[in-house]
Amino acid sequence: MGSRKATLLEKDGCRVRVVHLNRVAKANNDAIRESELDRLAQVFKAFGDPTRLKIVMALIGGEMCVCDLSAFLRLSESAVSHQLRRLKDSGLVRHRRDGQILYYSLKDEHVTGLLNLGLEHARE
Amino acid sequence: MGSRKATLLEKDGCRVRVVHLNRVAKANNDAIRESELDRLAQVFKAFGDPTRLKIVMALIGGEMCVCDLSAFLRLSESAVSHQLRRLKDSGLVRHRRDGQILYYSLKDEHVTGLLNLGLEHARE
DNA sequence: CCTATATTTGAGCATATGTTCATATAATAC
DNA sequence: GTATTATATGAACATATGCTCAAATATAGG
Repeated sequence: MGSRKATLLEKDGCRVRVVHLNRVAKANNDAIRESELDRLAQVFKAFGDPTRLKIVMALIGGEMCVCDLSAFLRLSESAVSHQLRRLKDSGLVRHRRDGQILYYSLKDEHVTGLLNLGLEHARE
Repeated sequence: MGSRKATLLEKDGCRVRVVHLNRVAKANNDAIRESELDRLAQVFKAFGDPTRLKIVMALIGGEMCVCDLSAFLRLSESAVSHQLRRLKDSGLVRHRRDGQILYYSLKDEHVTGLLNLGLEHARE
């Protein structure tokens, strides 16, 4: 089955060196849609920064406002606001308004699950 | 308990606006070590790129060599090699050598778990 | 209305990232 | 030894990222 030393012919006429045609075919077959993949990458990327990670982990303990997070992170409120927007765009966080204050909180329990699984991996 | 409208005095003398002193204190108390946090961020960041994500998802189906991945991704072998190094540094991937060929595979089952959980979140 | 507070927004800038290209290893075959 | 194959590595470059600063909203209170 292992078709070794093959050469794949691309649509554009370029030849591509391939050792296992069947594995490449399987990978192509199993691949998810590009749009879904980009969305997934965006979610992981949102976790992929220490500042945002701190924000998200702090929010596990309950909702917090921008200036609370700013004090916790010892970072400007502007910087926190920028990061919160990114987390919001990635669907990890939401907010509710109470007067002048915006309270940010985690959007769902997947977020906590992802963090815990990530920690498990990081800790070994 | 909700100590609103407080002002935190920093070590450097700067005053920091805080709305909920208790929430900031809790966040500080619950925070994990900086080194552990950076490690965690690195793991998530490794997943946070479409190319690397494609590589990792392809490897769920079994080990593959660099030029297989290159053919699958339609990307130069050099670019693939660079990304594989990043995945290896982040502890997500390992390789074994068979003659001239290096076979890359996922390092543990945490990787698959993280991907599935991430997909669940991305899909809703 | 005006002022203060809480947050957002956009420009600017230094650093990080992802790719390509050329070159360097490493293993195999001759 | 040389040649070939499979991969790694480093420089270069364009783009993305994260922060700061200044200015813009948005809400509340006088």
